[in-house]
Amino acid sequence: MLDIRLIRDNPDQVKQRLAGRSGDFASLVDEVLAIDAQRRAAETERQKLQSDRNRISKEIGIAKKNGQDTSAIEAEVRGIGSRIDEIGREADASDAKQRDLLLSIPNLPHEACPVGSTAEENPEVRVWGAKPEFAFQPKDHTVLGAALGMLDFEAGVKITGSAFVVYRGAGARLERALISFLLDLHTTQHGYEEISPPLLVKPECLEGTGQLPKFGDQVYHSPEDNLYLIPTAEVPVTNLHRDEIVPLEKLPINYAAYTPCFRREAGSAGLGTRGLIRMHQFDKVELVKITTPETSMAELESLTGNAEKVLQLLGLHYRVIELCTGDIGFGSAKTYDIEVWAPGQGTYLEVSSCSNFGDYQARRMNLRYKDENGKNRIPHTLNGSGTALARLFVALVETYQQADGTIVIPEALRGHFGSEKIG
RNA sequence: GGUGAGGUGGCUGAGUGGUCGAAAGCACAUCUUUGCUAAAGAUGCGUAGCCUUAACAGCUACCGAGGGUUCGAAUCCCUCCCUCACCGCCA
Repeated sequence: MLDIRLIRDNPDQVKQRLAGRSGDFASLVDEVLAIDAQRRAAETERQKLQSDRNRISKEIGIAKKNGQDTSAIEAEVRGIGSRIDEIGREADASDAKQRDLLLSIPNLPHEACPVGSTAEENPEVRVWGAKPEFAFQPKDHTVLGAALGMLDFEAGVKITGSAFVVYRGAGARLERALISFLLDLHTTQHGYEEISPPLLVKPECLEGTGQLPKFGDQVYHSPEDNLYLIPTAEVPVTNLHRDEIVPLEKLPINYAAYTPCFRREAGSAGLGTRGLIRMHQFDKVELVKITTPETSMAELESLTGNAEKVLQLLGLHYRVIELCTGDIGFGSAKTYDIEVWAPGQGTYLEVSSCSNFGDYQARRMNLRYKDENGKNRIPHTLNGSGTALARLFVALVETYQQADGTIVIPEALRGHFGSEKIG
């Protein structure tokens, strides 16, 4: 959520920064400004009336103590009371409306965010490794998965539906090995605290990180309980500190969490993706940071580096791109995507999206920290996948497949997997 | 799920209709004094909003959340949430 004061004081600058995004937000800014003026007028009026009532009510108390008749003055205050109710309803309605509007305005792209309108304009930042060469035609992971008894898509459909999968045998084992490999790496080498959060969260959490109210149709919801299945560990983990004032000494906070992620993918069903590329449920290890504003950009670089390390250790070719203003996520100020090469697909797959949200999420979730002067300030939040599992699985088996149909397990993973090859 | 008890400021804990945003203690900050590995005293010490300002100040709201009664609610009533204890159920 943007700071209403920023919008109030620099509306043109805000509009200009938002103009880099796809979609028109200038009119929303104007709406917010109009409602803000209404809200403040009503609020001022209400507070003046409340002040009057408080004063006169005290006088009544004193007069009654002295045995005086107060019926006339009580009638007067009754009148004030009904006006307070009236103007109060107005003020509350404006306040709610203003909040709704603010929640639906995306974050300002950072000055450092490259300007562009579509994904085609995302600059490539760096490339690691090279596309592996094969002396044979590399197979798709669905073919490998079926042949080695690792992936059972039919079973997923049978028990749940399309875009659900059953991992079995070496597949289930590989998935588990990857999860513990990733967690061990980030907790022992990169200084993150491991978190295992609930997978069901309250709506406030989704509002805090930005999925609600705008993207409610992408999240599974249990109406009886008013709980949502998390679309990413970012939601429960960042909200760990919702409504808190964190002491400065605790920053930066670094969390790593493995969770399954659940996404309805409404509107994108059957979007030409085969196999594991886009599922309603997938595993992911997520990295979350809470930092001071001064250090957040440097922390974004280190967070991205931590995610890249995964691919380097596994020997998987990847590239890092930076999202331009037109392609950046709703709450993000600056984002790097890491894309791993999947030989069987002949394409790069996004396995990580590392973003600095600035104070956008923290303001939504009323997260603050005390600075060195004891002042409450709003910290910056960051997160990135470290990494998504299903696509990492794809890249891994497709990269390390052999001519005989077996899969070699990369050195770094053997301890976790417990053997050198599959098949 | 049932019964009982309870949810007050960073913590402990008073406060059952009126100058209560809230006693007291602890913790913390600054200052003073005496001195020596500390004691005593003074002052300050929540969050947000509004209105203003060079700054201070002022006003309003917040005593788990939301409603209600009242001229006036931390205090009375209703609903919900949470914590603790016991019971029930259960991986």
